[in-house]
Amino acid sequence: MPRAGLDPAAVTLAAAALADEVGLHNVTMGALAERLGVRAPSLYKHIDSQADLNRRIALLVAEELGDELRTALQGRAGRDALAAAARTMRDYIIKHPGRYAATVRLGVTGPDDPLALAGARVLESLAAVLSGYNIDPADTVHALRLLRSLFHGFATIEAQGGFEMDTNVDESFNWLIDFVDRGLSLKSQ
Amino acid sequence: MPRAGLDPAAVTLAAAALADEVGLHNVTMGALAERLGVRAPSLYKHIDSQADLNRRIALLVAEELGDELRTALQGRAGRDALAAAARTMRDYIIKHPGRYAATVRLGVTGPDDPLALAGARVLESLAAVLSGYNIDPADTVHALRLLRSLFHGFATIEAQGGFEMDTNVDESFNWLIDFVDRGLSLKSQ
DNA sequence: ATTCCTGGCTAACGGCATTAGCTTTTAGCT
DNA sequence: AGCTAAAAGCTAATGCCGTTAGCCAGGAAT
Repeated sequence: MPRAGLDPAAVTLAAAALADEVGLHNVTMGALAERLGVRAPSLYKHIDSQADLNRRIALLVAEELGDELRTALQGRAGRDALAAAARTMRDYIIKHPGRYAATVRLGVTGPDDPLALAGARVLESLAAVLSGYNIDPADTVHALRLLRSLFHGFATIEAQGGFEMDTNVDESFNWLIDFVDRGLSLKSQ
Repeated sequence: MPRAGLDPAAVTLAAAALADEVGLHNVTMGALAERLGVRAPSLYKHIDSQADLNRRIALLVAEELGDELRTALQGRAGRDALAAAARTMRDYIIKHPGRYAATVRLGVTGPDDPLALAGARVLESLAAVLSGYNIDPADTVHALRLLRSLFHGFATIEAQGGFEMDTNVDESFNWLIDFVDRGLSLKSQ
């Protein structure tokens, strides 16, 4: 029998894809192994544990999100950049709810943790959005937390089907971008 | 031997307390039973399954949060009400991270679902905050979603220890309330 | 060709949620 | 007070899951 030719990256990618399909909590070692044409214990040749796998998925998400943000923000500034960043994050979370869920509830070990570094690069992109707004440097960290909380909150509630009412969610999203843009523009005067 | 005298409410309350102490994912049937002085299978005389238990915890949270919001919003309007609502939600989630986690990832079955009803009462409180702002009725649902996304996002990120930087989180929180207050005031003109 | 690491396998363990079926307590009725 | 029956506890057992131990083959390097 030929070998499966797996490595940690392939396992992580398959797990992320499976999570998007069936939900992160249904990504069992058995199901993942079956999808990879392998038995469950074999996975431990590539990953340490399920917690390690979650961590790797979270790292993948941070890298993917960072890449998409950097791409989307090229040549944009101000309201345009804000809208692009918001849309990019929202689309990503809606498209990849399973892998995004892996980013919740994990502790960062140290400042040189690759996960912390990848997360920092995402934050840098959000900071770049803010740089188009002329904000008091003392307030930048607050504005950053605003964007992060809002994007994360909105997308997770939407991904879990939390917006019950029939009013169009897209419309709310655009209204929200407007609201933040206006507020940040005010602050800069 | 005397009986333990349990009922669904007592089991739910104990589970919620345990979740706050050890995290929701560590609320195992065995651990919960031990805390109640009972064996694990006995719990099934009061609840249907672990999923049912999660649902009951979520319902408890919606009721508790709704009560606290209504209390906190008595006699307040405008910016004062906004700040009170934000603080109430944040304090609750920080104080009860385990039970709050139970509100994530659950499907509402129908419009007469008690969970949906309790959730609607929470939303009513947030709507009451907005009523002090003179907002265009067509925009109310958007503003509601803004508050919900922001409060939920901020509190969950904070509860999971996500704000790494050393800048004071309280300060960011107050800045954020200011930001929303200003924005909503603008809209009302 | 031999050696040896790598990546697969089977078998097994402990923990978990859950079900089946038994026993005992206790509330309600006469 | 005593009887009955439902409610609430128990033990035993099942099946899934994560994980570990230990074995075996395949392919690369000498």
